[in-house]
Amino acid sequence: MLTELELHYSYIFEKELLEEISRVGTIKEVPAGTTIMNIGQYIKSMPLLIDGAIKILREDDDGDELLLYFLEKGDTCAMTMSCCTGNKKSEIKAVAELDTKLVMIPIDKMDEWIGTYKSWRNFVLDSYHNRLMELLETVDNIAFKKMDERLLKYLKDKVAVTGTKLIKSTHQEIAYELHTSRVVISRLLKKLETNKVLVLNRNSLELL
DNA sequence: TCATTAACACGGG
DNA sequence: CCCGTGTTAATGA
Repeated sequence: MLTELELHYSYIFEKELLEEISRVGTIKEVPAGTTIMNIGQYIKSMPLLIDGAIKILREDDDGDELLLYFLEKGDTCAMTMSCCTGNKKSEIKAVAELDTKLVMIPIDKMDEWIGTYKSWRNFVLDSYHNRLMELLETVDNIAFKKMDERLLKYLKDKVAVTGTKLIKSTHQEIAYELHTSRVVISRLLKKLETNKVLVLNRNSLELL
């Protein structure tokens, strides 16, 4: 496990911390599409992403979803950090976007390390900052941008996260994540296709 | 003006 | 047939 950790975290953490993580952490592998965390669940350990990607969603009372942001390798979940210290329930839903590999760290350790490792403390603070920035960006998108821009950003993010220009989603799935209707997505996608931005297929589409 | 909802036709698997 | 897709008409914000 140590070598996998070093691959993505050696620039951030000192050797002793990496070794300690590999001692107390456990590897968890989840296939794409798995719901890792649901709203209302209690959080018992903190994930560090080794490989893959996770999407973070907010859900309303009716079960309607809204994509907040993606987590990639080297990231961690800021919501977990704010929740687990107080043994609170999760406010968000996390779904594996790709096949994902995580290191799970017991929550009492993450508290302890804030005192003992400066690099850990910085990592935690940086993570908070990064998540907050991403959240602000999505708020901007929702508040100020039109659906066509939101859709384009969504597609570009998806391409960046998955590392392939082929997006395997139906119009309905995209509509759910952007919290709109399929009619709108179909229409906007069609417009993007005529503008030569992408190519439409059944069950998938490809950015150009 | 633009999103939503419902409804319908088309076509591929 | 079922599902994803494209399109339209009605309604509302």
